[in-house]
Amino acid sequence: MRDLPEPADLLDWYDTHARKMPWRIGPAERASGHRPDPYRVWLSEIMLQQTTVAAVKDYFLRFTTLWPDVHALAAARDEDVMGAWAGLGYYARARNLLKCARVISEDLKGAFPDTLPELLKLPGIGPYTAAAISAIAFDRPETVVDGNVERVMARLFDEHTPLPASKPILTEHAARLTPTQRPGDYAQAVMDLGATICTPRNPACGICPWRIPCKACDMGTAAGLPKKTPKKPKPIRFGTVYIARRVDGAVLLERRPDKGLLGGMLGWPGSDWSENETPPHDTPIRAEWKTLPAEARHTFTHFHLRLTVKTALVPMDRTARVGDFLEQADFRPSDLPTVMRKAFDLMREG
DNA sequence: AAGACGTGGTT
DNA sequence: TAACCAAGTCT
Repeated sequence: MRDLPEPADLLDWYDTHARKMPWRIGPAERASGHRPDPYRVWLSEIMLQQTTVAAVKDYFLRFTTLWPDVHALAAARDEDVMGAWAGLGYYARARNLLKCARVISEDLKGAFPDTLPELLKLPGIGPYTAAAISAIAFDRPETVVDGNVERVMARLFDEHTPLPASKPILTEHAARLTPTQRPGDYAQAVMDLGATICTPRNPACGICPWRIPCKACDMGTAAGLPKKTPKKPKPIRFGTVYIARRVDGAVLLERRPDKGLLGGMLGWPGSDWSENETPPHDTPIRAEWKTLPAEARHTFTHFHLRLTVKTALVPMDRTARVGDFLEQADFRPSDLPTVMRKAFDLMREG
């Protein structure tokens, strides 16, 4: 009969191997009963959704410098927050981040809820993030289940049912293991284990603190778990964007509608994007358009995009049919979502 | 409830 | 290089 994994063994490992991150507090501080700032926990967890730690770090530092607390963020201008988020992806997160900040600042007087039901009411906070905030910021014994935890549980218990069907089973395993002692540290420890040792490929079972009780390690099946139902192939879509530069250096941009792809972000005016061919469309302003020799290629979650980029230099007095001119001094390419920045970079090169 | 929703790094 | 993957949420 195999022993169940011991949370204490994982916590011991965490005490010596925890990675330093800007949103974490040090072990000494933790030992003296301090908790991390809920605002920073919340912000980091939203940024970390489907996003790597490495990609988040600089954004987190920028956000906390610009907006040190939830009131500052709530008071920010939408376009400043969307611009600061540009490049991180999943832009609904940024829109919900602002909505959530304003609810907490105005309705809750700046106090983050500490319970699951209250947290789940807030925009952008789902089951994972609610548990993470409750556990990490308030040290409550909630169970976090992210991709790391799913993988660790699938291996610990050698679960071969493919995701997402197996999610309830894996969640149940995870809940059974969650300790009442140091639940916040434990939550981060399981995720750190998944990120550094129990990795998707080439798991380092030899140095794993849970090697002994791990059923998949025992069976030699760890590398192939968790199983996942195969994904659908991505279709290719085609479209055209128009980069108009006025003689004074201003550029023609539009603010995309809040719903849908790249919602709330700046972008070059252009056609819709569809499979097989670029849909019929009008140019955003009358000009002598030149087509760049290369197309901008970009891959989204569910399709590949090939963008034809057309450019023109337009005189001062010409009126745009779509979008607004942004003065050169107010235009930062870093405010653009990556696909739009790619189109811009293509123009600079060509 | 299955699909929409970004991006960059790794293999 | 194409596919896979990352601390998910919303509709």
